Amino acid sequence: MAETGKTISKTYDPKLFEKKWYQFWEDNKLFHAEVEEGKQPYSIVIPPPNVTGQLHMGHAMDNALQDILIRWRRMQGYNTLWMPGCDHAGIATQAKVEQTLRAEGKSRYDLGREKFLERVWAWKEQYGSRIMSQLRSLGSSCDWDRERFTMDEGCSRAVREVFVRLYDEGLIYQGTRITNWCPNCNTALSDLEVEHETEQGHLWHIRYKFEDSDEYVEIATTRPETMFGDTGVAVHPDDERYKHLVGRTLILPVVGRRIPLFADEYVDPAFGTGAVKVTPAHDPNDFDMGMRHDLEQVIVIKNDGTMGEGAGKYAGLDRYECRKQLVKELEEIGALVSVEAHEHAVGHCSRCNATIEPLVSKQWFVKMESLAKPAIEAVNDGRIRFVPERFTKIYTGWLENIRDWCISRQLWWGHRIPVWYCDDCGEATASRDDITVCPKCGSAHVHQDEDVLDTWFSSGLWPFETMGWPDKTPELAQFYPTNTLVTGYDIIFFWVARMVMMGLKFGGDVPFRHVFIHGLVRDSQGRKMSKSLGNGIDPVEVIDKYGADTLRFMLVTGNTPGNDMRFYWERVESARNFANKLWNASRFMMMNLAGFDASFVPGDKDFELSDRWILSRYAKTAAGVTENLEKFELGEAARMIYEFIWSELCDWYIELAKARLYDKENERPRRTAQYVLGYVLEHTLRLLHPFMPFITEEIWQHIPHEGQSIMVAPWPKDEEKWLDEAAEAPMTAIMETIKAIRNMRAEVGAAPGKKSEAILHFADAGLQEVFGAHAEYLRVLADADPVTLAAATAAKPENALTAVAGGVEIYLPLKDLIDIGKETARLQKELDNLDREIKRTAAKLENEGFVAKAPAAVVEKERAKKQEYEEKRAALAQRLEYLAKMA
RNA sequence: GCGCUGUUAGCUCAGUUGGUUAGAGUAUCACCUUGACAUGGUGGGGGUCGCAGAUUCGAUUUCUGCACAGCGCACCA
Repeated sequence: MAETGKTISKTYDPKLFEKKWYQFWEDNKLFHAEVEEGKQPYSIVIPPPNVTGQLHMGHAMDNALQDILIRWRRMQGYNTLWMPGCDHAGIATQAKVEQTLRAEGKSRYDLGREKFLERVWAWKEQYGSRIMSQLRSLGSSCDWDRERFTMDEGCSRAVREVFVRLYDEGLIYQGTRITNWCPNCNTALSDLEVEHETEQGHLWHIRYKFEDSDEYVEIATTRPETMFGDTGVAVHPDDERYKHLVGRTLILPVVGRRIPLFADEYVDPAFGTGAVKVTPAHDPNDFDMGMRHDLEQVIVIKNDGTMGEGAGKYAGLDRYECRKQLVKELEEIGALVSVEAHEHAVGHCSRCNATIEPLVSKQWFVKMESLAKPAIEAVNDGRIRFVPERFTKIYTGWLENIRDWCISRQLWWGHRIPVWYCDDCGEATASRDDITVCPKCGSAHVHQDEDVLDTWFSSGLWPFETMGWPDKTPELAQFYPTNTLVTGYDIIFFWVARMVMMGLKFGGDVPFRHVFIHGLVRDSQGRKMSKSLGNGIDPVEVIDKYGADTLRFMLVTGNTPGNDMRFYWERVESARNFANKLWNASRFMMMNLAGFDASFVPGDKDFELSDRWILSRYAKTAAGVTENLEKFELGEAARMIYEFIWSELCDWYIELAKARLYDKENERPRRTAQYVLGYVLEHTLRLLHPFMPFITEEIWQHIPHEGQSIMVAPWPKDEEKWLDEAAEAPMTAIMETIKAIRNMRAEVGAAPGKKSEAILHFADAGLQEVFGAHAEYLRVLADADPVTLAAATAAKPENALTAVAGGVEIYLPLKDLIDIGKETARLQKELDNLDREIKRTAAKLENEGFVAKAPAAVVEKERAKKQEYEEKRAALAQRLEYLAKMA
């Protein structure tokens, strides 16, 4: 046992101990998990933050939640593993490094691939550890010995293994298709990386003349510049306006190309003019129609967003400049019919916000259908559960309509696609190991695919690649599937769904049992925190100013799972105040440990009412906290501890224990109070530890305890032995009486601390006896002295303030302070309230339907309520009568 | 267009199978520096639970519709 009775600083100052305890935990390997056969595992893999990132509020919340779960399960005795690591974040990291190059006036092409990658690795070494150390300052109990990186050797091996297996199965294929292209990042993107925003645009109506007459067809388009690539005009086959014209040939204005007018079901006759220009090379729908009708693909926009050769004199112009000039020309030649305002969705690059261009290019894709099916089933049959459940639908909805995943990126930073091409025979080979000789023709002229994989390809393997897969490791055997995945709703598709698919396909099982989804941390106005808005709050700043415990507590309380939260400094302060309250309550105990004897255990007779009450309240709290943690209601669990510590332990028990603790004469009562306070505080600290690891450790080490660290102290269970309704009921009556007396005294302005008599009348003799034994409680907490007790049948005191609470009639003979007018008004108001309630309960009880159909217990409750109100009312009415006589 | 979420005190939010006079934090008002804590204590004021229906003995809670706010998905040129 550590030294006891040592005091701590007067106010809570987390700077004095947070670093110290983290170091202590880490030095003692308390975060580390070894595989232990037969021990129940509990594991979480961290959502790997980007290497170049730094901790933001979202990370802080995400990791606080994970740490709470991990610490709680660890205390429960599970073999817990929290796997940490970070993500290479291909496009994001590359963009960052290119930005530093630009500052030097260079581009990645100036350096060349190899040199550029050296730069990125150097960057990774420099910044990669920053966020990990920030996670430490938050208190995250990750197993740092196992830290991983998505591009480390093991992960890279897993990536190649998965790629080759999918390739061999035909689930990865290469195709020339229309894909989302970011002209700014210069790479293809998956559908998920495109964000659609509705924009105010225009609908240009243009007439295309027939080759052999002066008739024309009017088309409508939002992107006139693509007309250089038009190879047809489509109408709906049933459209009476155009039916007779199908099959004829049109002349593309400006360009002069002959293009067919054809019919296709895709066309919506109700939109625009019912005739649509078809540009197979630059629109996904037109691409499909082009395939159906065997149209030529004419590429007119280049990868960098400028117009290509096909645009004639506009070649070389940016596509928007071209649009401007082209529209003018169309107008001049009389081809432009009209322009109307039109709102439409435009795709933007999620990284750089540039407008996405659908371009035809050769990319690698993963066939998703067969992978998605088992992933849907795993959720439908309950092998994976989303918390809150509503996210299930979002997940399955996406998977049910999934399209093939474009996994190749025209970047350099990432896992290079493990496919080699033979320069001589053209053979493409996917391989786990680098290839130097073509396996088909033996040629040594081979080269690897230039592209890298989408970052999420490797993140999708995270739960098993970090545990040694493809080898059959003991870690995989013990910790896979993991138990809980904690993440924000914003990456359900990007990450969660892909992990499930990959986990089922390669890990042999679901990657996790529960997906615990949380919301975003927003600013005080409800806006997303962002760099560009400059409204982000740096969690490191909050930790510096208020401590990690405060930040954690604030982040997990005051909202419900899956919902967004607003950040307010007031809420941070509120959490800090709670820490300070706990700090001082603990300090109080440390100051009152004189003569503490760890071997002293009170007998039943030693416990007084307040002891039995607080122990019973504690037992309920312990059970409630555990129950809420099991339901992932972490905020509710934290709130219960807060309530218990502040409103019960501090407000009532500590105040009532003071008499015994200060009394040096009577050792046994003092030791009993020490025992109870010690027991309750020490156990409550354990309940709070997952939420506020630092302050609980600091206090715990200063009070009587057993063991090395609170983080491995057993989680409280089987505390029902303390439940004591026979103590709670009278204690509650006493508390209500005290509140009523305080209330009356405050209203008449009685001087605090100045004792005054209280006369109490009881209908229940048992209750009267308990009050008699604990008159001291009323003296200490309500300044009631002397306390006079009598049966309800006794004559009522005259000239006194009156209230009825908890089955007790209360009279305060504060002669000098009573203002008859005010007192009458006060009582009248209370009486009116009661009348209203009596009327309500009476109406209920007179309702035959209620009496007949409501559960007996509810009816009984209602009767008791009515009776209570009536008794209360009678006492007040009597009192009012008396006051009326006085006036 | 489809879907999801929210609408409860001035502000931010709880309210767990329908049933105490709907709660907390914060703000606000009054009083109090008493030997854990003024980052505190005590007491007070403040809400027709978005609107309209339905089910029910009974609805903040279940259902339907509507309004407003936010978000997600979506190939309508």
